[in-house]
This record gives sequence, C-alpha cells and structure tokens, in this order.
Amino acid sequence: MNSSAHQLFRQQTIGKKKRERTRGALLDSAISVFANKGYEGTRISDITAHADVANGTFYNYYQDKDQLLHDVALGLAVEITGRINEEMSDVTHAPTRVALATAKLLRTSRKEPEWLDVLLQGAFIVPEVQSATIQYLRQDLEMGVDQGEFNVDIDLLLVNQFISLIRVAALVDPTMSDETIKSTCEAVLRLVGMTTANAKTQVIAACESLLEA
Amino acid sequence: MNSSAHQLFRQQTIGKKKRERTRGALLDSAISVFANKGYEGTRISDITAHADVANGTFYNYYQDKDQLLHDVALGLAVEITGRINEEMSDVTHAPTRVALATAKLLRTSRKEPEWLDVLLQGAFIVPEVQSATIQYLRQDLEMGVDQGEFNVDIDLLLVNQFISLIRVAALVDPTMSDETIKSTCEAVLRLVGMTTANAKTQVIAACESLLEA
DNA sequence: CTCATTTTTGACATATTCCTCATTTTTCTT
DNA sequence: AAGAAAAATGAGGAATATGTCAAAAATGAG
Repeated sequence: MNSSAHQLFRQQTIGKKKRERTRGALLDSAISVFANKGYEGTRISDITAHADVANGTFYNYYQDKDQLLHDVALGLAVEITGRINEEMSDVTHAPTRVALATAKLLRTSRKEPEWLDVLLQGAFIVPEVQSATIQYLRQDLEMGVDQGEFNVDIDLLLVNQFISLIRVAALVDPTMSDETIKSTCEAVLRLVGMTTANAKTQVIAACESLLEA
Repeated sequence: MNSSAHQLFRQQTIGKKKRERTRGALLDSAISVFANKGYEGTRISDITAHADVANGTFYNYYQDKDQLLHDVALGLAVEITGRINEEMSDVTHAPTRVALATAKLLRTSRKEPEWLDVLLQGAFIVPEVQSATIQYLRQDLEMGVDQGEFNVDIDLLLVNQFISLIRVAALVDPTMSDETIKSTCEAVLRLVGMTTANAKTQVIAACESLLEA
C-alpha cells in the first residue's frame, strides 16, 4: 500500500527521527482511509495496511481511533486555515475575505478532496477541531456586520450553516468545478444577508484571479 | 426493552397479521437505534434487543441493515412529507409554503427528534429516500422563482444546501427551540435570494400560528 | 378446539476486529 | 563498528457480530 497522492504529514516530518516519520505515515494514511471509508467504517487495520506497518505499530502511537482523528483533523485545520489566512492577510473588505476564503478552501478540496472531507468529519466529531475551524470564520463574519455589508445575527447556528454549505459542495460535486465553487460562494454571501445581485458581483470581483469564466 | 416514545410503524400495523406487527416493531426500534447510535454504529443485535425479539427474527424480515434503513427512512419520508403537504394544500404563495414547510418540519423534529435524524441519515445514504425528500421541495422552490419571489437558480446544489440547513438546525439545537426554527426559516429564505428584511417578514407572517414571540 | 401453517427462538459455527506483548529488527550515538 | 535504546513485528487470546437452522411456540382459519 502507501499509495497516497498527498504527503502532508510525511512532508512535515522528513529529516526527523523515525518515530515522527512513522507517525507522519500513520496520519497521512488516516486521511486517505477516513476519507474513503468514513470514520466509523474505518478499521485500525485499514490504516496500518495503508501505511505499510504492522498492526501492532498503531498502538505504539495512539490508544484508539478517536485520538488519531483528533490529531489528523486538527493538523489539517491548522494547515488549511493557516495557508488561507496567510494569503489573505492584506484583504480587509469582509465580503471579499469571505468569498475568497470560501473559494480558496474549495479549490484546496479540488486538489486534495480527502483533506476537506476529513477536516469536516473531524469538525463534527471533535469539539477542539470545530473551535479551530470556526475561529477565523467568525471574525470575518463579525467584520462584515461591522462594515455594514452583512445583515444578519452572527451566532453558532449561522457559523454552522456556513460550514454545512461548504460540506454540501464537496458532497454534491466531488470534482469541485468552478461552477460549484462560484455557486457556493454566492450562497454563503446570501446566507449572511447580501442580495443575490451583490453576492454575484462580490464573487466575480473576489475570485476573478482564482476562477475561470 | 421496547420503550420507544413513538409508535409510528406499530400504529400503522395494529390489527394486521403478526408478520406485519413484528415488522412494525423492528422499524420503530430501528428509528430509535439509528438515531442514537448512528447507522454505522448500529448492530443488528441492538435493534432486535430494542424490539424485544430474538436475534434470528431480524433475518426473517431483512437481509441486512441497508434494507432496513431503506424501509425506515422511506416510510418516514412518506409520512412526514405527506402530513406537511396535506396541511399546506391551500397555500399558494411560495415563500409562505417554504417557510411553513420548514417550520412544520422542524416542529415535528422537536416532538420526534429521532424521525428527522433518521430521515436525514437515509437521505444521504439511500438515493431513493433523497428523491422522495427532494421532490416537493423542488416544486415549491420553482414556484417561488415563477412568482418572482425567489431570485436564484434552482439546481441540485441549491436543494441540497436547503436540506443541509435543516440538518444543521437539528444538530446545533436538538431541543429545537422556536428561536432556532425561526432563524432557520429566515436562513433558507435568504438562501433562495430574499433580503434579510423580507425573510423576517415572511417568517413572522407564515409562522405566527405555529410559533410564539 | 384442532392442527396445519406461520413465526419465533437462541445456540452455534463462522468471521471480524481489537489489543497485547515477547521477540526481532532497526536506529543512531559514541 | 559495537551495542544500548528505540521501534516494529505479528501471532494469538479476548471480545464482539454475523448469519443459519432445527426445534419450539404461537397463530388463526375452519
């Protein structure tokens, strides 16, 4: 086995001691297996087989699947939100930030569909991952209200509605076409109270560099 | 065992032959167990124990869990959408229909949280249940566009976004407060392109008889 | 009530997964 | 290169689940 396209955690552990490298292999394998079989449907042996290590090796690193999901999903959350926020450090217009972040996230999912899948599974199971995921989003939403662009109460329900629109995009169109990305960006802007027309305009402006047509 | 509050399928099979009554008991038990342990996490023995029948009895009725989920979720879909549609047969204003249907569905979930939970699990796993669930919704959405009230393209993505907002309400607030119901109704109307203000007005008008405050 | 038919039962054989740990292999420091 | 420490191994015992079936029990039509 060990035929993952991605290498997120192994990349991070190159050069380090064997212990960290094996952990990286387990984490990378967990991404693939969780994404393909779902968290519940995943057996420990699926992960060790995928990582090309013996069954017992798993238990040198984790006590159970939950701990593994925790580490994997949190690692993904840090990686993904970190990248996106970095790339948007100079954007101060809230609708632009929200549209851009959504588009960038969904584009990540086009390249690495497993990442978003596992991140979202984690966000709905591990509270700590949910917090990490929500954190930046909530800031941008409140910024939008302060700027008078968004017209809606920001609460836990709204933030979860937002995340669920992301999830649906990945579910309905796993190839994540530009069309799906644009539609989703527009939908989240409508959700936060922008008009259909404004949402369209914002998405075109914010994503012209990211997307075609 | 057999301590369900609800009695949906047993109610439907009272007076019929033993075979149908046992099937009803299995279906009712499946609702409770699927809702509490999730489809993947459910063991056949959980269901037979809950239904107060022997292990082998399950196999007199179903070959596997999938078939059971199919029957349960489809039965719930028919029951729930049937009731709601009947109660709205005289409503022709699309925004009112959508707000009302959403509010009624979520109120059902307050009384029988397990029903909506299992229905949605089914909708994401069994294609036939998804079709049954989407059917009426899509009609109302297209009606809203024709009436010039909704301002958005109706496609599979949108319909799934709609359903996911329902799901989130149940997830974030299992008690399903009036507040959550109203917020969700407003969110779905914003999603289909109404302004925040219009959405609020519509929800108040449509749901004044259903909800307090 | 009778008894052929239908339905239920639960022990059991099979299969799967988990987790441990004594042993082997690898790592890497000196 | 030697050798102590670290890591990996995989056989196997314990626990859990599945699906079968001959026998027992319940049903309900006449």
